[in-house]
Amino acid sequence: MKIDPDSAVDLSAQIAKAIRDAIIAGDLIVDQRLPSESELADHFDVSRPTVREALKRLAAQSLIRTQRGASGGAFVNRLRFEDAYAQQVTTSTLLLSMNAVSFDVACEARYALERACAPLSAQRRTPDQLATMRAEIHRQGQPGLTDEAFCASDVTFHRALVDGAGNKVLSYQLAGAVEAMQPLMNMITFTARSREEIVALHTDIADAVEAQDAPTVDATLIKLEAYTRLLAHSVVKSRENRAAEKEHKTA
Amino acid sequence: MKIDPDSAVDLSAQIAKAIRDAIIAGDLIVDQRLPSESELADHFDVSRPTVREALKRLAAQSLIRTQRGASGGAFVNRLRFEDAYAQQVTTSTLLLSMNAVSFDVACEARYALERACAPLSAQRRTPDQLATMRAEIHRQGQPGLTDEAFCASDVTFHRALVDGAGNKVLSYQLAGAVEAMQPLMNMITFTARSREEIVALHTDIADAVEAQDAPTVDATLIKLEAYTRLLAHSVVKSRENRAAEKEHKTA
DNA sequence: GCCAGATTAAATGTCAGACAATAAAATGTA
DNA sequence: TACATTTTATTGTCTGACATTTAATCTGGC
Repeated sequence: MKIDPDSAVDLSAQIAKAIRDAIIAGDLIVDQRLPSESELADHFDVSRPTVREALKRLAAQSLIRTQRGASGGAFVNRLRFEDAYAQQVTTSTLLLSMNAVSFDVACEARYALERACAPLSAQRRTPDQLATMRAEIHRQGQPGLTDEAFCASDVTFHRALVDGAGNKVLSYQLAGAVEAMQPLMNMITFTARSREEIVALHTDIADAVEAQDAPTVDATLIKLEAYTRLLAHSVVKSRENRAAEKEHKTA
Repeated sequence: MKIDPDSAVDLSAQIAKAIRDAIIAGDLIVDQRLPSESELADHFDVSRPTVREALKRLAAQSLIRTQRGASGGAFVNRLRFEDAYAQQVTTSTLLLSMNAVSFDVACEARYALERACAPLSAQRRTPDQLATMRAEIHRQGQPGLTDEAFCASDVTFHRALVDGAGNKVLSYQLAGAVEAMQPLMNMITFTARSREEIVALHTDIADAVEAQDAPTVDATLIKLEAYTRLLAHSVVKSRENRAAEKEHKTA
């Protein structure tokens, strides 16, 4: 592991990269202890604060964990699904909010991915996941629910559907797509009528999953996607109308 | 933005979280300049190195960028698809290598996701993407290609298929799944016969995509998944046999 | 010999102050 | 005005120190 002190790149970034590469290459294995900060500083011929900045970079990616005290130090972290999952949700959320991704594009991606695991869910769903779906449907039918709570319940429902596929890798990959949509969904105001419609579609999905009827799950997801996009468009349209009216008044 | 100096959590972690939350909440917008390190140190009542550690954490997640010199400082970064993409590949790769994810589970996830965007690809593929697919197929047919180069070409081929869907969000989400598989695929040794088979299937896929024949793309991907898993199993089996023989000899 | 408590040592966490490097802005000059 | 120079604000890095935490070790009494 070596770095170039003359490079324009930060030393701490170079050191972080060197260690990260060593982890990816398998030279450092899970739970192995890194040399102490002082030793690393000597090795790379930099000061301790510089080494610390590098270690913090790695800690931010959950690649290492640190422990204080004697026999403490930095250890290669076993990257857990939950950690990776949390990071992915954050990244996906920011990606959507910062890049002018249209609702349609995000929605298309989300439902395409969800439909990918629908057949597996129909095949493998557990009673537990079915119960979650039913519970969320019930919640969504409650009057007086805020739009935000409705969206949150929607996410939980879809998470259950995704987890039903019983494939951790799939769940992880889809987590970002489903959860990152929530802020966008929160922009929609749901009328009693539209909630009713969504609950009906959710019920159809839950029924089909319970009956292990994959084609119906798929078809209903297509309907749900179409309806969601319809709702979003009407929201955009009514906003434009309001803006136009305002324009008219001031003119 | 406040922190708790008595908390057991690192101050730098707390500061990073406070700033990260501000970005996610939209209190800090893209390209906005953060206060200087000294000002942040004053604000949080900590030293500059502590602030710097916090900023490095955020930099590791591509949430901020820094610039030296007068009117320099830390700026909220517009998270680009390429940055997010690179991070996701790293995370996914480590996740698979550290968590004893079976080849079958990873493979199932990958092909489920890929099939999710196959219909869109068949509909929207550009001449450019078709050309990439053809070029990679040609490369895969070349004798003397190392197994690693074959796998790399395989990844490029599938990336082209995914990108064909013309949905950046979808491409981003699938990047991890496809690329993270590469190290696992590299464990397979491809015989001339199996390469021939794969090239044939790839050709079928390219043909079907060109003909905008979504069902055939889907069917061929299913075949390819089955064949890939068959190959992986035979590799595992032959290894077990070798191990058993060795056992027998020493016994 | 064994256990409880005190001590020690090693490591990370934090601080203070300094200097170097950089790049933009302000200033001076032809 | 155009260009060179100086100033200044900011990040990058270093040194050295102290605080805090925790495991290992030592010590004394039973």
